[in-house]
Amino acid sequence: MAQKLNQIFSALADPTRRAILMMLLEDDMAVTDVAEPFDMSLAAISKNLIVLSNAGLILQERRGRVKWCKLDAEAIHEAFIWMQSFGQLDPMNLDSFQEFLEKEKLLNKPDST
Amino acid sequence: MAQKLNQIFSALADPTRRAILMMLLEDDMAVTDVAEPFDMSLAAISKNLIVLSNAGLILQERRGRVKWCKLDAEAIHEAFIWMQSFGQLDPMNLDSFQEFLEKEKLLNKPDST
DNA sequence: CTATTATTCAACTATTTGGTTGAATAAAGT
DNA sequence: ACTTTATTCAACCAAATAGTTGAATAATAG
Repeated sequence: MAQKLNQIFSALADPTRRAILMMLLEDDMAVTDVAEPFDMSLAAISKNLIVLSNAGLILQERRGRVKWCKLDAEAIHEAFIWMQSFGQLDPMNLDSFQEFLEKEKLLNKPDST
Repeated sequence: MAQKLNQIFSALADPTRRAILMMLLEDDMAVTDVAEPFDMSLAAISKNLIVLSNAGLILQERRGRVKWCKLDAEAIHEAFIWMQSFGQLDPMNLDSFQEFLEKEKLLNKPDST
């Protein structure tokens, strides 16, 4: 668990990896497509994707010669959980965050199984 | 901003530092007291405290020869903000987290200036 | 003034991180 | 079969991290 948090937070500590997560919000992508906007070798991106995958932030599925990357926000959720247990959020402004959640729930309202 | 997030997340990526934050939830502490439960030199703890301080997670105030450490959850808040902008939280279960926030607000309800 | 306590500094070390390059593998396309 | 495309591997490198120790600084106590 502690180990998992180490992986999650250190995965999030890198701006390239955060940017990748943002890109994957838009759509699932192949490794090559993820790499395209970055001024960095493909191999470097490939490694960063593995870091994200080990942290549980993305899933990678190989189909043919293409490896598809998609978000898996499970780990983000775990980070939230930790932050909850930390601090009881006491010193923070809960209200603004809660307002955000309200809005999100309205916007995203899925078929809430 | 990106730089700040790097600092915050990498500060949180270390279990010693997360443990320190948990300790500081209980009470403000002097550096020596923070160090006490750890099997690690005072200098190492001192360094970790500086990392936390640079990330904006704690404040350190020198009074006499003692340096007091206290939480400053501002940076935690920033991390939350990032996580909001990330993903619209879509894939996560918002409800359980929101319930938590409700409870917290009731419990902590300060003199809300 | 001297000793003690609290904290940091400086120099050093081992490990990890985040990148590079060129070769290797693997699946398609022609 | 040959070529191209997608991805990773392996070896390497520079910089950052996280710890160590012993000395230095600074405030308080006697």
